[in-house]
Amino acid sequence: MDSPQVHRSSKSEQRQEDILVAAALVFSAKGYRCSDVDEIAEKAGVGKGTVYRHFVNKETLFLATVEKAMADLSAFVNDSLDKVTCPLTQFRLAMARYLQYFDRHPGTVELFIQERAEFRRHSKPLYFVYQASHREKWLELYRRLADAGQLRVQEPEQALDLIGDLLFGAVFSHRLAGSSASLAARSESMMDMIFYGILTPHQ
Amino acid sequence: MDSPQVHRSSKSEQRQEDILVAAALVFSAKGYRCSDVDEIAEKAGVGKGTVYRHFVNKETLFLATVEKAMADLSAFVNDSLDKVTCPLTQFRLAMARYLQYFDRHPGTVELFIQERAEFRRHSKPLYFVYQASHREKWLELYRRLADAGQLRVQEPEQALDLIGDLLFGAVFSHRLAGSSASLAARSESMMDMIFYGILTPHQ
Amino acid sequence: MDSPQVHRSSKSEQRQEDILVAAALVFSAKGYRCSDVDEIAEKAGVGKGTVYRHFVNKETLFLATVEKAMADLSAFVNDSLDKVTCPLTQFRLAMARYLQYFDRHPGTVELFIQERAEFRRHSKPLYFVYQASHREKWLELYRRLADAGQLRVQEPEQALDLIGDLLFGAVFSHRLAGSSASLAARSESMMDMIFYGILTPHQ
Amino acid sequence: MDSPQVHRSSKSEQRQEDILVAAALVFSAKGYRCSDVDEIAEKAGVGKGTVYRHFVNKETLFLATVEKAMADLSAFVNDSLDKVTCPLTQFRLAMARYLQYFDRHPGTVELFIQERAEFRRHSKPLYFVYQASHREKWLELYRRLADAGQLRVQEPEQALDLIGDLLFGAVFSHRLAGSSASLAARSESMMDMIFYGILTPHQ
DNA sequence: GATGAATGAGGATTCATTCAT
DNA sequence: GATGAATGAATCCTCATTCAT
Repeated sequence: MDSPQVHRSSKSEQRQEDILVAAALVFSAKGYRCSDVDEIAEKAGVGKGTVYRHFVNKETLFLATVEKAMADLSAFVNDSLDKVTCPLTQFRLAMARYLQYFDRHPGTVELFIQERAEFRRHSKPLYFVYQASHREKWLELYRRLADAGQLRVQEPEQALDLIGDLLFGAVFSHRLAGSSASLAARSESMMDMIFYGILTPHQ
Repeated sequence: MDSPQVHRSSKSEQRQEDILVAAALVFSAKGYRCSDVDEIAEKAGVGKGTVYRHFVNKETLFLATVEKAMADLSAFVNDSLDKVTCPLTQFRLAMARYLQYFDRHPGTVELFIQERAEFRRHSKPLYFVYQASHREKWLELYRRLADAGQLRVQEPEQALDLIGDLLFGAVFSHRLAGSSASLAARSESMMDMIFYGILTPHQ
Repeated sequence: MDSPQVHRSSKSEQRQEDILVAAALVFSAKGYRCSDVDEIAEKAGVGKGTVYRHFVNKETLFLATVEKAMADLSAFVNDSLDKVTCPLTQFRLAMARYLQYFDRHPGTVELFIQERAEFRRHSKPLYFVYQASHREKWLELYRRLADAGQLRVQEPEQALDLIGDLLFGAVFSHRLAGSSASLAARSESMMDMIFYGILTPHQ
Repeated sequence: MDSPQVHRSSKSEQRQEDILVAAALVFSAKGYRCSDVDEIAEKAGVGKGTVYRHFVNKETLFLATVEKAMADLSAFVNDSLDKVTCPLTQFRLAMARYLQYFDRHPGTVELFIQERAEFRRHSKPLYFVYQASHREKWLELYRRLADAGQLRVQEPEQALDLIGDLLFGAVFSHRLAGSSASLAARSESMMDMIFYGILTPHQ
């Protein structure tokens, strides 16, 4: 039924994909510096020269790897939101999916760390570039909550930043501290605390 | 009266201190890999050989630099707590000081990032080692809050983790995203949200 | 009447010619090492594989390019001589044409330099191979001059070598020193000096 | 008698000298491209890093090698001239010494060829830079000859260029054609021809 | 003890050549 | 025959570490 031209990527695209997958594996396992292009090539099942045909540099290859990870995360979180309309449900869903993504792809944290560590001068890390690109959409949702009287805090921006920081912190701490537990398991409890606070409200 | 050994650092100790200060500057400015031992030696005003007399290798020097930063942060946060007894005030103070520390020493974030990026295999990063070492003390405080009926959430551990993640996320996001604003300025608002939630409580 | 095989170059011969022309351009512009076979193929309007169908490797291609240049020079100089019979006029003509050739094809100097630089071990450079192949013919002319009492010097061989060295030196110096003036313009003056000397004769 | 400080170069200068000598050997034997820095280092009896301590690049090392050769040649030719005053004798001496130099250091020709072949874009080759730097001095000598009525040709510049081209051509042809005979042996005959011409003067 | 010249292992990158299509 | 994607050998250079002075 499916015509090959439409649904199958060309051989070249497939090669590129293979290389990116191998690169993500190696880079997240060994870090940027300690990863040899040779090893990535071998893991991708291609010659070293082929890697350089598709990506001008080790650096470019790495950045493409991070970009892909970021796009994957972004899609994983955002594609889930279309089916629900209630803003609060969207928040819950997005947070849960975000945590889930890192449970499934723990190496992604390493990629972000490596990007920051090795390419510090290259403008803002892609993680934050993507975050900024979605900011307005999320702010709009917060404003709808505020209009409905559901937001206790005055400034939607502050709530947004808080949740952003919390998620970032949770995911990175989790991975960097070497915890092997599931992040998503903490999802409900985190949401409860962030929504209603950790202290008993003033009577 | 005072014996010199106790109160005056020896020339050697001073040298070591100078090297660590220079190392912190260079490592946080350029990252571990791009920092030359030559440059650190020069900045410390000593010969390269002297650096190697005090630290067996570049790795050890780096780790000592991070260790010192971590000890500084730890002292800056904890030394402030002795004067107050109210647990809640202690929390507030600790969080404020934590954020303040990174406002004053923003390069510290880079050191932690670099440590994780380059020495991933070396057990847990020092940041988390220190965090773990203080965990019991903080948990005790949370339990006192719970006993006093001030804690809304059932599990002190979850509240502790939440705050840990939030602070970590705030500080790292702040630096990594390249924001130049003051972190401490967000302190009050963050505490209000984390204590009482971002949503209006169920009536 | 004319059979196509004789007067029309086959498609393949045309291809080969195109490649040699492109090669001469690229090799003289960039030098042997810095010339990519890719670029020559592109300039010739063929695929890289086609270049390798016609020339077993880059080295062979380069040598064929030099050979062609040498044959061109040789023809340009020698074809002019048939119309005159006076040996002295032949000399004058040959020298003028030699200089003219390099005015028109300055890149040829580069090819000779490159050949020597890169293929030093490959027997004698083609320039000198060609020179040697014409030597006997020129010597014969000198002997006729000597027989006619027109040669001041005793040894025709020495005169021949002198002129050879002079022409070689003039052409190469001219190009290598980056002079943009015309070589042929110096032709008359050079001949006067070499024929009758630069000093006033003894009484 | 001689104090070591004055007559002995420092260890570092000696090292640099050693490297340059080894480089001249290897570069003229194998050409720039085919020479490995490793091999030069080994031949100089130092580690590879030491070569890079003294010369930032392979390129810089090569150019320094050529520069040294050029300075040697220049000194060899010019230092001989102080003892004589007669311009004609100076010419004879200079030409003889020039040819002699290349008899003794035939590899020097290779260095010049290599420089031109590999660094074509780098302004004028050093050979011609040196030549230009001496031009005025030589012209002055020619003018003295002209004033004394010893110069047949009107333009001293043309005579100078002729001799320059001839010497260059003789030396390079000699080496490039692979001749093993002595250049200096041709010295007298060359001078006779260039001074008084190859043809019998008009009655 | 202090110095910095010397060392050499390690790795990214290029490009001539091959060969499946 | 023609093509150009794939290959991998070859090599310059960096920089942590050593050790003679």
